Amino acid sequence: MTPAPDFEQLLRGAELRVTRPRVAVLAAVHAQPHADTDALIAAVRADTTQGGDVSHQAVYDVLRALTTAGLIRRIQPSGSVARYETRVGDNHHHVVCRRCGAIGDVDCAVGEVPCLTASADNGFVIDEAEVIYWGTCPDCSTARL
Amino acid sequence: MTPAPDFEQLLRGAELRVTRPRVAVLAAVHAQPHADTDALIAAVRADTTQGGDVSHQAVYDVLRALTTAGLIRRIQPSGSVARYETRVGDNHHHVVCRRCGAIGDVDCAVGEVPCLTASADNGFVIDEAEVIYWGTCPDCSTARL
DNA sequence: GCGTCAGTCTTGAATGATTCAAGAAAACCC
DNA sequence: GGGTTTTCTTGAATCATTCAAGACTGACGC
Repeated sequence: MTPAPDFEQLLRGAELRVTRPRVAVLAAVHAQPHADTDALIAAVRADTTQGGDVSHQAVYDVLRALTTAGLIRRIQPSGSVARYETRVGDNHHHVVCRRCGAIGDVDCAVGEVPCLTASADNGFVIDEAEVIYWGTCPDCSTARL
Repeated sequence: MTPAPDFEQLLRGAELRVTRPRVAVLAAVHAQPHADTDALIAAVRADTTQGGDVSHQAVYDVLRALTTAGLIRRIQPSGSVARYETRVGDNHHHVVCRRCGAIGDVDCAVGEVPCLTASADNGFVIDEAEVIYWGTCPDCSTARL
């Protein structure tokens, strides 16, 4: 795991107020990539560096604020709840296990900005390409039924 | 739009029982690509070729059965409800408007099976690559605020 | 340090897509 | 046509996420 950055600086840099819930959520997302909201709420509440009671509503608010600010990225494969990660701006993608829902990071196979130019864009102005690889994770492959 | 195929044959070919709700749902998905479940329920109920009362539960069941059988494909961009389409097996992708949620089809830019080989697959056995292009549709681009 | 203001958090309830359950009905096979 | 299995109907439940109203607190200027 990359060393924990200065979350407070990150927040200030994004012109966001620095509050305990925000620092805690940011730290939780950084510590547990691909965690869902429930796990993040639990992590924030277990964070001893602060009071320990943060409403789930605040976590939702913070996650949305951070996502909008571009500090975290929201991913939501079909059939899964929303998950968040702090790796942003490096154009990586995800593999999702069809069986257990596990998520892994995958660096782009093609190059810097893969597939970002669609052959026929229907007039859409495309600003991002999101790739999800569907498959089976090692554990589920081994435990093949 | 491609001419309506023989839905009954399709069902039989997939080893699924042929029932009115199934034919109606399959026809509805074919007639309205990228429709959500609500729209499909409405379309099925408006289908005069049958009684007219199909429970939403049946539609959900049928959609799942058809998806499992590979006759239709389920797509669900983040923040959107589930949508379905009959184009399967041709490896095309989608553009989604960030503002209004409109979905368009995009043929693969790279070739037959684009990006399907991830650079580092973490041991995952990948069987499908799903690409979603995020951007702004022509209408929303024009009506830029 | 202190007051002010706007943005945030808390509490509590509501929304809405999707799923679960149990029994009735229909399709397929012979 | 009869029997069996799958599928459909009805009705209720679940659960992530959002909405709303008021209390709180961080940031900034004096």
